[in-house]
Amino acid sequence: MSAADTAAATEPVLVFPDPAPADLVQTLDLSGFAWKAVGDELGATRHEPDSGWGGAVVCADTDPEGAFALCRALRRRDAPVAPVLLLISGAQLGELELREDLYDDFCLSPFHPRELEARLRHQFWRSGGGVQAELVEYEPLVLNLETYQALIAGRPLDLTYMEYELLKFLAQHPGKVFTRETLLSRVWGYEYYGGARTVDVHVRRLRAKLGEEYANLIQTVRSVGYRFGQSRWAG
Amino acid sequence: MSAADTAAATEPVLVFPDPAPADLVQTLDLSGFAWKAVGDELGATRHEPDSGWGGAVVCADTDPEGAFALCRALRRRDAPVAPVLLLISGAQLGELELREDLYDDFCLSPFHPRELEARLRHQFWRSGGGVQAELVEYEPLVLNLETYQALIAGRPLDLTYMEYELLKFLAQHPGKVFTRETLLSRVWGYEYYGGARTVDVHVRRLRAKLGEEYANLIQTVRSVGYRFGQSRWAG
DNA sequence: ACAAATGTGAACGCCATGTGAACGACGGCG
DNA sequence: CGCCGTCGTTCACATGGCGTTCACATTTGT
Repeated sequence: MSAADTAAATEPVLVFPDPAPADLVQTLDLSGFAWKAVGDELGATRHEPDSGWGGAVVCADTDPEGAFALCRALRRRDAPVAPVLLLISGAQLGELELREDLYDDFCLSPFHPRELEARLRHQFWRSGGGVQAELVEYEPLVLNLETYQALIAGRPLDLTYMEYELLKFLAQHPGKVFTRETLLSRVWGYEYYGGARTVDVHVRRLRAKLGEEYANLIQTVRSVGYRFGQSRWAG
Repeated sequence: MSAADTAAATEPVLVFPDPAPADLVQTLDLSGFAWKAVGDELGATRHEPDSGWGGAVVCADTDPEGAFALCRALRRRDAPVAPVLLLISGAQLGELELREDLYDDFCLSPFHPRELEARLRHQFWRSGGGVQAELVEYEPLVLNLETYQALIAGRPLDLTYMEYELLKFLAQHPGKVFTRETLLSRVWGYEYYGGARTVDVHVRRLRAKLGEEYANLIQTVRSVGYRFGQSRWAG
């Protein structure tokens, strides 16, 4: 665990895992980024600078599950970590599917040092210049990912944590059908072990809070799972 | 200049230069993206679809100056082209500096096809969720495998699970004849033990839902089984 | 014309889902 | 320290959709 002395305008970058891979360390140091390695979510909060993390570089080729779990945790914080850059091997490209929300950019490993540097620079440029209110919008539904608030047809929804996460995931992939097992692994977490009926109950409560008029935003596809919204082509 | 035949939910993607590199063409086609190659800004406006470009993939390793000029032009338009993906060689990484505003993401060339596909998917997801869906198409019939929805001549079909699975399997092998036993093992499952007449009933209900006009999409081959669509050697 | 194969209508019965309620973990508060 | 409210999870029960089956009608091939 160490930090580059080169003065950087940004806050230190979170690096996973701990200890960080040698080539990653070298590139970060040469590029003048301050960084700190952490091993898990606990370390991420424990070693967080007072002014928050400046970003994150998560290396997923040694411990994929831990890496994705950390990404999920970083995004769920009160102050989400700004740019999350994923470092994966070519064989893991398939794992990115349905995890679009977990990262801002990725880089294949082994990487060209200057490529990683260019990606970091670009991501920091984007997050510094463009202040984009992170919203998920689908017709009458609006989710504000920063404030954890939800609006249905302008009316505020009072959602619990899990309800919000489930609705967020579904609304981010409108029209697509998910099995209960998929929802459990993507929303609850990879290592979740529990009954699939839990999903049903959360769907029921979401429908109730959406109100009679919008309850059908979440449709059940019998013997498959659930789907949010209409398909893009249905008319 | 050409376009992928796979129907995509998104608008066609602008590709530079014209003609487009062979490996890029192959990846775009395999990934199911519709695209059009243009040689300059003039071509970009001239060949623009009515609903605008769905994005852009700009290859900069042959004509860097023309590529960056096009990027700048695309961003200056009244309706800026949504995700701009830059394709550059490793030696050109330095050129990216001070051009952060010209692109949304980049990919090193020569590229891993699946990396380019993943980047395109991620960028399209960020810009509004328009991703190309897995489709099974046969003339008037379209099956969306992600949403579990079916269209016949533009009209939505309300199918049950087994009906959908059976139709999907048949439509995936148009023209081929399957015995009831084969269908039972491939659609219902290997260990299935039940009457073969079950297939008949499902075929009947499918025909009914397809409507009088399209009922003959599923043809019965006497004393053999069923076939979807026209036979390959029939006139 | 006869038998085999397939279409047709209806009924049965299981299982996936909806529904209500309770349990237990966790955190705040007096 | 103990009470209480919240929230995620789980269980038991109800129900209705849907897959399956059967009996009978119709068609097809020889």
